[in-house]
Amino acid sequence: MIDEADRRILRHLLADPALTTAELAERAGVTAATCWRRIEKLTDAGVIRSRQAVIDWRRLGYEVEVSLRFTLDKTNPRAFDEFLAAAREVPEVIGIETFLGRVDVRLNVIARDMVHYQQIYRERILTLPHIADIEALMLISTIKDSAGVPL
Amino acid sequence: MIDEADRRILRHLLADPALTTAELAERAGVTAATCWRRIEKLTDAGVIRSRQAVIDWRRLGYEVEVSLRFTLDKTNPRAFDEFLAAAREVPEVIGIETFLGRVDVRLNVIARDMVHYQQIYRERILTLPHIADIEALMLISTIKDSAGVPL
DNA sequence: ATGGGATGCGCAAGGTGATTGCATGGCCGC
DNA sequence: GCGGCCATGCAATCACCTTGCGCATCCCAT
Repeated sequence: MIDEADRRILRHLLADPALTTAELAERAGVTAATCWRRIEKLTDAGVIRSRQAVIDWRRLGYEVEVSLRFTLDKTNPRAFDEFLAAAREVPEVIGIETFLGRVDVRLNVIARDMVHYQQIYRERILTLPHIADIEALMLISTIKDSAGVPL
Repeated sequence: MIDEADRRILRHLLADPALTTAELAERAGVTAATCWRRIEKLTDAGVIRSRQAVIDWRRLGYEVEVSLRFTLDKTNPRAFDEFLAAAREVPEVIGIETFLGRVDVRLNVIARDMVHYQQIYRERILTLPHIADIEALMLISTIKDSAGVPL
């Protein structure tokens, strides 16, 4: 059961993930031991799923990031699973999301430049199975503002 | 300059963010001191931007997540900035991305249920400034498979 | 060819942060 | 009113992070 202390911990954790447990505890108004125990419980309960490193792919030479939306061939009941399995095999696919609605799947794809992106698109994306429709949007920036999250 | 040891460190870090520096070092084939120094340099260089806690919003009672795509009124040169500033003020907006193409901005919005989502949509989303077009997709699942990243 | 400087490494030690044991207090049920 | 359970703070211990030192390698200048 999440209470007000948990919410404060989560809020500060999202706002500043680099805080030590002691710093987080001070901001959340509990001791470090309590803070640690509550984070442990939130993690065990699956509220906190993981701590993921956020990579700036541009600094690794991947200047292009594209969001691709797919509508799949609905007549084949295995289209979805086969598409996802194949998409997972593409190294440049760094994110996969599934939806309810007009669009079935979204892939986030990175590439070194537009030439590289064209190559990936032709050789790895268009060859994915069961594609009925596809639309690409080039990502300009990602603005994540966790400080105002509903906690 | 990123070398092969850096790539191994990043690969294992993305694959298993919970590893200690010593565990990561062992898998990357360097000592813990070297591993720690390289991570420090990758962080200072901005390659590693942060370590973000990944929250399962469903476990916090937010059962609904919707991806909203906006086309903005291009005739107003300040439309973009005013829209982004207003979107940031909405607590239920947990992600903001901007694009080049037919769609300008994408917001990720969470809500407790469909009733709550309708309320947020009517009272907070539709009132954002300079909306020319809007499309919603309900997120079913997020599949992040970093193990196959291009490193 | 040689020497010097720079860089990065491993080792080990010191420091910091995380984790745990213990005692205490509060709350709830009987 | 009492006992049990749960969560807490405190302090100690443990684990991990960080840093100093010496060494090796590479590159550049003479």
